[in-house]
Amino acid sequence: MPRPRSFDTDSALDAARDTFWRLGYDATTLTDLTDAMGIARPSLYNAFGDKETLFLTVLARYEEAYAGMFDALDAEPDARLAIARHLRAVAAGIADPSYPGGCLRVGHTAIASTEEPALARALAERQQAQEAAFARRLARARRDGQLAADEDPAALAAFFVGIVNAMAVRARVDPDAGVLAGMAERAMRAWPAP
Amino acid sequence: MPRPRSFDTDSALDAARDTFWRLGYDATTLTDLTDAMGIARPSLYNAFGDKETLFLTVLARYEEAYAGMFDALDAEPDARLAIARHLRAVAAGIADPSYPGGCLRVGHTAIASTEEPALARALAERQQAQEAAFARRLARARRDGQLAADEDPAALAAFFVGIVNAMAVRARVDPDAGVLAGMAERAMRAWPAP
DNA sequence: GCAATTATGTACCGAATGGAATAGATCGGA
DNA sequence: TCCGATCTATTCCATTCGGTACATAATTGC
Repeated sequence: MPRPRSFDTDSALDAARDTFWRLGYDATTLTDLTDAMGIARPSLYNAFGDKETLFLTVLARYEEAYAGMFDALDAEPDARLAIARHLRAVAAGIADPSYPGGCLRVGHTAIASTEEPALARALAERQQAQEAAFARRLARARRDGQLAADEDPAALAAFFVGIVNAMAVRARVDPDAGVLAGMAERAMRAWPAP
Repeated sequence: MPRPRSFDTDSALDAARDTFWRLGYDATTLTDLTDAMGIARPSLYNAFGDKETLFLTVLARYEEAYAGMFDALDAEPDARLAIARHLRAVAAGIADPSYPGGCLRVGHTAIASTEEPALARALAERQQAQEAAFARRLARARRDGQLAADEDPAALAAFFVGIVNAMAVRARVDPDAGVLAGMAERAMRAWPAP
């Protein structure tokens, strides 16, 4: 039997997440990470692989934490209400001062480069997955008669995910909960007239 | 009288802009820059200062290039039409395949860190300046009776600038002109009912 | 207690980084 | 023609980067 870990994996990943989130992937050094995680470099490498692999792990875990919000999107029968609640929840979450400003995913997506293909692909996939989840929900709403037949679920999905992204960018500069909530409410005015 | 420059300043700054835009500030090395600009390192340093100063110059020049769009915002008397045109122009511009994807400003703003205060401040100021320009235009629209008295120009401005930012994030992943145009049109549905 | 296995800490590696020192090149004016 | 001034190119520098050997520590099954 092996020697057990002297650190808590979840805590270490939380620390890595906040470091990447605060500084951005490229500006984050292994020293930044090991300092924040409280472990030595070989332990990091042994437990999480190289910097890129660690980031991908952190990103997957970050997104996983918000899976419940997408479950809620499907659980609420009224699509308009479901999306309004989703946007309000995102606005409140992004304004939470206990995290670095903005959004780990959106921040990196907005400047992701094809020179780092694994990162760019992972980030693009998550953007597309969010739009797909919204599009599915909106297609269902159309079948349920909550949306006119000539509405395009994919186009609406791009718009609403765009609002989420917009709140993330805005919050990086000024995490004002009131402004973010206003953006969410304003976006719901674009909901198609019944 | 000094020896004249052997390179064109504007072309060099264009090359620097595209390099920062494509790779992001932190991932861009001086070698990336000098290769793209076609000049040696001391020439870069002599003409543009260090990497941070060069980026600030590039950013200011980038934003200056879009000053005309804000003039047009003020020139059109109908605020709704002015903003709709602005968003359409942004959608078309961001989809232009002759530039790197997304937006130099938004991409960096979304992940800007306070560890690089000069950059973060410059980026934040430009975000705020854009919102202020929109807010001024919307306040004028309210005075002109084009907007209800209980509408908040600042909140509306955050929303519309948010749409611009959202298009920039979306385009970094997939610069689809049709989707971007759809986001712009959809956003205009949130214009307050008269 | 011993062996097998994994984690940790120190110390280090080559490569790449941003930046600068120095010397030579190129110009208009005196 | 030579001077002062600025630009350019080669070369180098100290630091930091991401990543790794290697020896040692800690655990459990036997």
